[in-house]
Amino acid sequence: MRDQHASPGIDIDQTQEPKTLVEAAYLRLRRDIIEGIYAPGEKLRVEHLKDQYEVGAGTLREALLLLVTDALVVAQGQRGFRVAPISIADCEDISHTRVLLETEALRQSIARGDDAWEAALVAAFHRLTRAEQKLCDNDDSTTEEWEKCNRAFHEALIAASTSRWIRHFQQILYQQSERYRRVSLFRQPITRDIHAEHHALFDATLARDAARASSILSEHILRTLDAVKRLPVDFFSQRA
Amino acid sequence: MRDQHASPGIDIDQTQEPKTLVEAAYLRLRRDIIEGIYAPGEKLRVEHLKDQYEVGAGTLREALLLLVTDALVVAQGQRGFRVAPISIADCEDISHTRVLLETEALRQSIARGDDAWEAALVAAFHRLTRAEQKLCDNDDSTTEEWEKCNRAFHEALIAASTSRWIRHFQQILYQQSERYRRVSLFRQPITRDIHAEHHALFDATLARDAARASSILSEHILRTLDAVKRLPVDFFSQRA
DNA sequence: TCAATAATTAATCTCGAGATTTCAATATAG
DNA sequence: CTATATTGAAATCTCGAGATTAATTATTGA
Repeated sequence: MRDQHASPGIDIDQTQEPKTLVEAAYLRLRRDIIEGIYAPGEKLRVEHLKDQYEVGAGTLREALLLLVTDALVVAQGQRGFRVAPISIADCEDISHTRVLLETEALRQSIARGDDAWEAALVAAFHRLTRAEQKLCDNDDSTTEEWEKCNRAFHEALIAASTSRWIRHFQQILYQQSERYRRVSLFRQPITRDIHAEHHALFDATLARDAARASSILSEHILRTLDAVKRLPVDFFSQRA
Repeated sequence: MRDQHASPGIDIDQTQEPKTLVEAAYLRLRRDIIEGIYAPGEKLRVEHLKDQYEVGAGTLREALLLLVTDALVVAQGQRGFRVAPISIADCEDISHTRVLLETEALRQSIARGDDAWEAALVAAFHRLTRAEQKLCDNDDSTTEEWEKCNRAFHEALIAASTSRWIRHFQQILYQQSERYRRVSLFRQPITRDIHAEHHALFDATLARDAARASSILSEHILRTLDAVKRLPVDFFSQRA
């Protein structure tokens, strides 16, 4: 159901098809939660969802349990499941912790990254550039494509890090921040020049300038936080 | 089944009794894995374990899924569950990541901790001191008691941290390091003066000396890593 | 003797139904 | 009118059996 490799390597193998109904339901549910189809704090009733996703009750429960690992769902004994709530305080926490982890991982990558890492990073940046060019033209359809490229780029940056655990935690936090990024982009499309930030980050990393790269990455992450802070406060009212 | 509070607050409420069979099986299984009753890498067969723990197969599967969240169990689709493997490289990773997270959290605690935090810390240190005094006399029976006090002390240190996420990740890593600490303590009981380290850490923290406290905490964590490194290499051979 | 294939065994994955608990609406007393 | 208690419905938790898949052993051919 999940990749066995290494203690913190509890990531689903995204490339190949889901091998089990639990995994399939997990992937669909995760996408729907991140996309906001189920509101933060909303109750997730197994009886209704099992029909929605066309699986048995036990299967759906297991998918929900898998989402607890990602902290996208919270479970209480005898009181079922809920979508994990969101708040400005949580977004601040996520952003600052991401800065701590990703800058450290980036320093490790820059120190120990080999040619293969550089090549993969160049490829990821190229794909991201293309996606961001398309993003200027169309609006909706390519957003999901850009999200994948953005994620791949950030992962490629720290791929040469020596710490599996940091990368594991980074993936969880990145996924969390994706929820906030969506509501932020929806309300105030894009004001800043994200591609310029990515380009500067890419250049500094390839130049092996750890200090500058870390600094740019920090500001890059915190700028997204600022965008969320500018949202109206009632945006974070949770649904029962 | 789990405490609902906050996104990363996916920790079981340890204080009160388990409210569900899944939670009870989870707690028992977790203890048995950390204590090494099931060897790292060992296959966990649901059919056998359901009799051992006297629950249904589905219930035990859910408990296993919960342990995936703690990275104590790894799951592969259609190929069942295994105890997460251990290795020297993994222990190094855990230790260094703990240093990164716990020193940051400790700095936050020292900066923002109030009187209540200080009081709780003093209490935790007192209990730890008592447990370590008992540890000098007896050997086996009080080890588990000491583990609880040690954990409580480390959590009390960072309890005033502003970051729920760091505390969440710290709990996972601490639990992981507990597995290594057990095998380490079993082979070479205690050579260094752990209590002196705890005392110095406690004093520096109460003195609000963030730099010194972080430094002591770093060395404290890395010393445990050194003990694991001194173990014979064949200790990490995994069982099929 | 070794490799490849086929049959057997075992374990996992999946589903539906029953027991227990929680939640909500209604009724009743102060 | 408010607060408490009661009743009913909904949802969760749990279990056992059947279907699907992986691992093991045995067999056959080179």
